[in-house]
Amino acid sequence: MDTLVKTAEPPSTGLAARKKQRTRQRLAEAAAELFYERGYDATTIDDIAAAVDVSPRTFYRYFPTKEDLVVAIGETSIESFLAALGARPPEEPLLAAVGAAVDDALAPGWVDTSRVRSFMALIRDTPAFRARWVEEAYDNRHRLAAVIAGRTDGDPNGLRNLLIAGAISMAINTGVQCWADDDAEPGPGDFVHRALAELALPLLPA
Amino acid sequence: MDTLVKTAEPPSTGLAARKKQRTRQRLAEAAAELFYERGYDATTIDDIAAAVDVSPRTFYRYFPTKEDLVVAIGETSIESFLAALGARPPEEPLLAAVGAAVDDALAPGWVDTSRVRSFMALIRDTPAFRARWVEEAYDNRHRLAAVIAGRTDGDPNGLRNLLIAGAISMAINTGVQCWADDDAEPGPGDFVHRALAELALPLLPA
DNA sequence: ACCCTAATGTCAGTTACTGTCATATGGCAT
DNA sequence: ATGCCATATGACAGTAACTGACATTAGGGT
Repeated sequence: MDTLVKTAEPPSTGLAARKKQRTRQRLAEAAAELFYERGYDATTIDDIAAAVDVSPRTFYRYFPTKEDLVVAIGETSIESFLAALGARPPEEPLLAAVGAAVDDALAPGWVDTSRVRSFMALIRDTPAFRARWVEEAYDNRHRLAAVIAGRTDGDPNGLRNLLIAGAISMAINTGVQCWADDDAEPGPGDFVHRALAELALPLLPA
Repeated sequence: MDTLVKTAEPPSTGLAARKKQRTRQRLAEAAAELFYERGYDATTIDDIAAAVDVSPRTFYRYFPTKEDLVVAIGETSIESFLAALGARPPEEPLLAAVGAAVDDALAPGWVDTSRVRSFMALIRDTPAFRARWVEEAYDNRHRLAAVIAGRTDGDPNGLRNLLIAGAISMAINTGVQCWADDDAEPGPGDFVHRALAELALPLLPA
């Protein structure tokens, strides 16, 4: 009975832990719905909290700021892409693997295409979200660099892989953005592939 | 006497116009001082307005949000760099020209080195500023791409130049950030040159 | 000197966010 | 089952970022 000894960490598999995860997800989803309907500014924290039936104060125990909701809303897309890239055969050239991973992540069962479109439009029209999202992409370079390093046995923290990850991230982002602004295209695949193709040639032949 | 005809635009050279420019600059400088002293959160809009002796409401007639001050404070650095790059001889290879432009922009009379260090520290420690600044760099790719296109007679709006500009922007940013975090180094030159050198080889040999 | 446009000050109101304390709820040992 | 404890939640008050509306002032041309 070492009840006085530190409890270490509460097992994240408990009933309470799952309930917390669920509340967090419900908040993010309710927020997304309201943002898509009325827009960012017209949606108050009170609205979001009321939709999930928690107190506004509780909202801030899950998200540091209103802006940070954009991370929670968009994070499944990023997770899907990284998972898809990790699942590509290692012998595939990096460029082809990235392109295929984008397509895989948009296959049925992963991420809903129309939802991604709404999300990109929301980012485009919401300055606060745009800044936060670009920063998130900037930070996520490290995760992408780690996956890239895993394919080539390279250094996950090397400057080179970080720059490659940054270039890929920019290419994908630019491609998806172009697609979201174009009502005709069914999926972002074409745009992304075109942007990625530009990376095949050396960027800076000194 | 066509006083009824639209006044077109008030000449931006008038006395009032200069006074406005000056007020804007004084607000940005006062804000920078206060941020460096007390930090972002501990500085209120009222403080900044009081330091320049204008009403808080007037502040918002110059800057849409408190966060946007980071753009005004950092913009001289960007202008200096772009001007320096534009002044490099056209026959110089792009990579060398960018490296030299960074050094030029930090030469006496342009940008104060110790001030840049304070600025980078401020960005590092202020989430709201960090996001806004990364977005600003993201948007500024277009201006850099235009300068690059000017050196090579390329398309200023071409995807390729945009990606090159993005890669350069990232390399510089990464280099300067590393320098600001390192108390020993006198200037960011070394770090930036090292980061830029990584771009000489093809990033994605498909 | 006069007018007209635009910048500024004042003020009230909304909303994002935070500290604090009381309450409730799940996890765990008895 | 019962009681204890840590932790999540609710309630409330307070600060500060913004915004709209209106009165006042100050430039700049006639």
